[in-house]
Formats: sequence, structure tokens, C-alpha cells
Amino acid sequence: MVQSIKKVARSQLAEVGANGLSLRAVSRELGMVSSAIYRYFPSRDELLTALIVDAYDAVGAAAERAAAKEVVAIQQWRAIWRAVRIWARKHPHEYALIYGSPVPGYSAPQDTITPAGRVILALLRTISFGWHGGAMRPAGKRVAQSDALRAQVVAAMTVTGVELPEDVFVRAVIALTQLFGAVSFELFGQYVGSMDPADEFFEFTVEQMADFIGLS
Amino acid sequence: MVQSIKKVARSQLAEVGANGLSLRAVSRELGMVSSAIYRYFPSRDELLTALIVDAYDAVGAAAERAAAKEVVAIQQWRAIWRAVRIWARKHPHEYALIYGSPVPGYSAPQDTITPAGRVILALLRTISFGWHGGAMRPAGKRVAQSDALRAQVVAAMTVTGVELPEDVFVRAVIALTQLFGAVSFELFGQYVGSMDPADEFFEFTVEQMADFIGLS
DNA sequence: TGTACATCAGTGAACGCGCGTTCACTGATGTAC
DNA sequence: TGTACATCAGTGAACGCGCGTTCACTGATGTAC
Repeated sequence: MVQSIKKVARSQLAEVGANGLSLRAVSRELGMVSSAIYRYFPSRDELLTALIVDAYDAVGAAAERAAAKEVVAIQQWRAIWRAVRIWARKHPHEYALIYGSPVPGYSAPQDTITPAGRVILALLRTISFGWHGGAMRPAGKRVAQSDALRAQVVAAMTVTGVELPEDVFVRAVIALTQLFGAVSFELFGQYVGSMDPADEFFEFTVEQMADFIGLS
Repeated sequence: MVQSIKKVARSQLAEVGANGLSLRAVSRELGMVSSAIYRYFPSRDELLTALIVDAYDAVGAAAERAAAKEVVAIQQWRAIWRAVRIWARKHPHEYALIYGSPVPGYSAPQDTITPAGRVILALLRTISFGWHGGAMRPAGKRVAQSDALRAQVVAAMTVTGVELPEDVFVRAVIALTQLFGAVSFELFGQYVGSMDPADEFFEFTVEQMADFIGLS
């Protein structure tokens, strides 16, 4: 039943967006009376949270599965980039829910943090695997990092358990930003009139960003 | 009066987001009766469109002004990146309106296309200026571009009136994606717990991406 | 200078709508003795 | 095997709310003669 509610809610999401998600509409779709939902979700926000956690888990799992199929770092890299894009194109509204503008009046609870990290961790692990496996060469311009940035990097490496040279780690975060930036631009219509459809552009980006972090 | 309405609407935006923007609330704030708004905007969507156009124009103008103050390509580059980020941080909800998830049920009319291009054009012009002024060296991995991608690039160059080698142009689009990806991630809270505050990370990105496209 | 008229910003009531959430309830199913 | 009771999924009415948009209107201001 919880599953059915979430399923209907997801299809609602596709039609009216996160803000338009309504418990009444969901229950109507299920042929129930609106108050019946409250037996399963204590409030609209709880339902939203469940959908967010599911979405993070889904894209995270997709990335992990894609990487697990490959044994070479550069292939894992490509697999993850593609898996994220494919998942996002298949579930654009769930993608928007987690990587789009925040839902006003809703603030994500702690439960979303771990699932949110899965896809990030997948890419970081692949880069770490590439680095320690000798698949990476020094790349990028040497730019002095401020103490503040280095502290953030060290803290982030501790949290994720990933060990990389500091500048490589920062470039990895830049790459992650590029991945989601490109997918968001594609899905949110910013490439319309230029790089749309974005398939070729995306593939080109995957290669260029691999080169950017020194992976080959 | 149109200005007052837009001003109040912008502050509404900050409180409840684009979906929550309500003509009744705006008119209430102005001490008018709700129907009075209709003398100035024929519908809620028209008001939204006006806000979107204004936002694109504002960030575009900020980028243009920033670039105009500099005479060297790399300085123009830095100025544009910083100007976009500063504008976005000062107007997070207007930024979300134009670069966040699309408002469901609203489709942007043609009038938004030209203003949307301003900031893009500013960065492309700076890169073009750098290229033709000899400030750029070959950079990035040579990756074969498919015919489809090359056709898109040629079309985009025609539309924008910018002339660059094809691979440089594609890297410019990647850089633009990075710029908005980084700002979105910062504003939408994706860096919380790692690169937040993002000042140092952003500055590092500006330099790395300049190197990425070969600008120095 | 004074009158008649047009313009137009804003009013107020009403339309039909959907929302989240609460609350006392029904009635079927399962469990214990 | 039969009865008494507890559990629990779902009901239906109601709360108070806000929304976009329409419509006939008032009353002040400006304009023309």
C-alpha cells in the first residue's frame, strides 16, 4: 500500500511537479478517501521525503550497478556518467525533485543525506580506483589552494573515506558538478536551440572531463 | 505601478517560490483588491514571464558590465564568472526561476529567448576575444566530434555570431554548463557538508576552467 | 471660467475550485479462550 | 466448534483556508468646447 501510494505520487510528480503534489489527488487516483492516506503517511512532507530518498537511492543504485559492470577506471567513469543521464531522462521529475530548485517551505531531513551521497561516492571511488591503480596522469593547472579550501577537501575526504591528492579531489568535485550541471541543463531546456538533442554533446563532455581530471 | 507589482512579486518569490506566487497575495501586499492587478497583467503567467525576462536581463547586464570593465580576456572571464555568482547569491529565487526546475504548467514564451542569451553571449564573446587576440593556447584532448555535434556547433556559432574552432566552442559550452552547475549546486544546497561555503571552491573552478579551455 | 463628457484606476462581490488535516465512525478480519 | 473481543483499513463529513478570474460598478481626474 505504501508502495502504491508512492507509485501514484511519482506519476503525480510528473504531471504537476513537486509543489503540485497533493495527497487528495493521490488518494483520488487510488479510489480512496483523502483521509485514508494518513494511515500510511503522517503528512504531505513525509511523503515528499520518502520520494526524495527513493530518488536518491535509485540514481545512486543505477550508478553503482553501472560501475560494477566495468573493471577499468575510464570505463567505470563513462558508465557512471551515462547511467546518471539515462536515469535522469527516464525520471525527469524525480531528478528535478532532488537536483532542481528546492521545494519552498520544505527542508530536507537528515534521512536524505546518506542516499544523496551514493552517486557522488560512486564517482569518487572510481577516480580513487583509477588513481591508485595508476590510470591517471597529473592534469590541470597547478593553482595554489587556499587553506580554507584545503581544510574542506581534507574534511570531505575523511567523510567519504576517499584518499586522493587534494587538487585531484577538487577537480573530481568540479567533474561531479559538470555531470549534474549538464544533465540539468538538458532536462531543464537550457540547450534548446543549441546542443539539443544533447547525446553527442554529453559524450564529448564525458571524454573532455575525463581528460580534465587526468583519467585515461 | 507595473514596477511596484513586479517588486512585490519578486519578494513573494523569495518567500514561497515561483509556484506559490499568487496574484491575490501580491495585491494584498499593495493594499489593493485582487482584481486590480488585472489592469496591469492579464494573467498570472504574464507576470511570471515578466519576472523571468527581468531576471535574465539582470544577470545578463551584470555579466556585460563586469566584462566591460576589463581589457584582458582572462580578466573578463573571471569577472563574468564572479558577476554571475554574485548576482545569483543576491537574488537566489530569481536565479532559481530561470535556472532551476521549470515551473510545471508554465511554458516560456519566445520573449524570453533573447534575454536568456545575454550572459551566454557575454562569455562566448570573451572567449572569442581571447582566441582572436592570441590569448589562448590549444587545450583539451582531441576527441573526434561526430557530424551531428559539428552541425549543432556550426548552427550555434551562426546564431551567436561567434567564430571559434569547433572544439573550442564545445568546450566553451561545457564551461558555461560548469558555471551554472556550480552556482546551482551552491544555491540549492548540494555542497552543504563539503564545499560550503563555496567561495574558495568557486575561485578554484574559475581558474581550472580557464585552463580547461586554454585561456590564460 | 464653466459645463459635459470620456477615460481609467481601482472596488467588491461572486464563480467554482482544490488543498491539508482532524475526527468520530463502520465493518471486516484475525485472535484468544 | 463457537463466542467475545481487539485490531485496523478505510469512510464521510467537516474545519478553515487560499487560489485565478469575471463582472458590473464607482468615483476621481483629465479634456474639449
